[in-house]
Amino acid sequence: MIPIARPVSRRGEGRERVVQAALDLFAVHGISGTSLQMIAESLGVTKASIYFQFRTKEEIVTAVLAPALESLGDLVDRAEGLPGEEARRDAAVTGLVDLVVRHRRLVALLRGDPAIAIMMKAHEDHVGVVDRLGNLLLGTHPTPQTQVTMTMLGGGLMMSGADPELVGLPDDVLRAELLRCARALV
Amino acid sequence: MIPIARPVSRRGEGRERVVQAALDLFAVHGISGTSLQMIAESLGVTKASIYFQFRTKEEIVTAVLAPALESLGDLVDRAEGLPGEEARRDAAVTGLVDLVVRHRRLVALLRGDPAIAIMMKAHEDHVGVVDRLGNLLLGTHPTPQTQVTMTMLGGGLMMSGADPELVGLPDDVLRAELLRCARALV
DNA sequence: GTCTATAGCCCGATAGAC
DNA sequence: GTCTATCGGGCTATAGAC
Repeated sequence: MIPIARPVSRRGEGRERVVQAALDLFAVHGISGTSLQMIAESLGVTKASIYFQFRTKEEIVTAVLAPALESLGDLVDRAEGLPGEEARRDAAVTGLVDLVVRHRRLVALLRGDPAIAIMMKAHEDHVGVVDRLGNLLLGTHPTPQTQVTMTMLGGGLMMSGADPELVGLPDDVLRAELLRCARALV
Repeated sequence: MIPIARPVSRRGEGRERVVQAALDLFAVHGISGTSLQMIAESLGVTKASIYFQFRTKEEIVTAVLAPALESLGDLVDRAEGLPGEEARRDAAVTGLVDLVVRHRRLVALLRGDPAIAIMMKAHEDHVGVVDRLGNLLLGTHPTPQTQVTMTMLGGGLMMSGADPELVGLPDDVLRAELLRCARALV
């Protein structure tokens, strides 16, 4: 958000290394299950070094999730601009499938950890995006049928990013199969 | 495992109170996010009292999950006894839907916490049940299509137990809608 | 069966030298 | 930018009085 005064060394490449290491560990142990100690050790440095790049652990989590949340925001913006409720819903569904495939491990992260839900509520703009996505998928007057269907869809997509059985599947195969399932549901 | 010499007071009713309190807290904060302190406080006692009933936290977790895992074992036993691959798969699917509805909050627990996966691997018998369930659903020669479909199904069912939007739905409505979704998928 | 008290560990985060 | 060292606190788990 705020453009930080350029540090002496090149760009935020130190931050990027931390984010990558954190993502690897989050994917295995979850967010709460990953300590700064573990991140530091996997980089061969100490905890204190990481605190030079990030001021809190939460700042690392938001940095890890940022790309997926940004893509989600773009997707919602795009879908909302379409004319007709069905077209908007279809754009939301196919966009979600695409997002899950592109950010597989990140979505797997959103799956479980209660820490995520707490963190999301702290950033109201993200809550707004999720609500708008809900409107696209469910319409403004949700029925039990649409609610259950969309929970099945969302949950299934999330788990598909997480499932170790599916990591070997190429992106295009996974995308095609997920689309088939999604279309069968809606 | 080892049958403990019967305590002076009636049966394991102290254990049951702990299990109920733990389930309530696990559902909100996750397993790793719930400390013995929190469980003790919600019961109005101290941590040490709980250690009179359970020797470790993991023992509490297994006690909480036991009913659902037992139901799952029964379901797999029953389905495997049927003649014909399709009949077995159908029994597995409908049985799963039923199990999710009956043990909603428990299933929500299985959803997220990586601690669960680690714990499950420690008990090989549970792993065996999951593998047998996989065979029922996927057949012995899984294809990408069946793999993705079953991940969508399993993930969707889990999230349906977890989703706060759906807790207000009566059991029979939820069961009917989940069955409709499941049949649409397979 | 419940209590107080505490051991021993790891956590996130900070201070300050280099 | 990385280090050592440490603080304050929460955690699981145990010891022992009542």
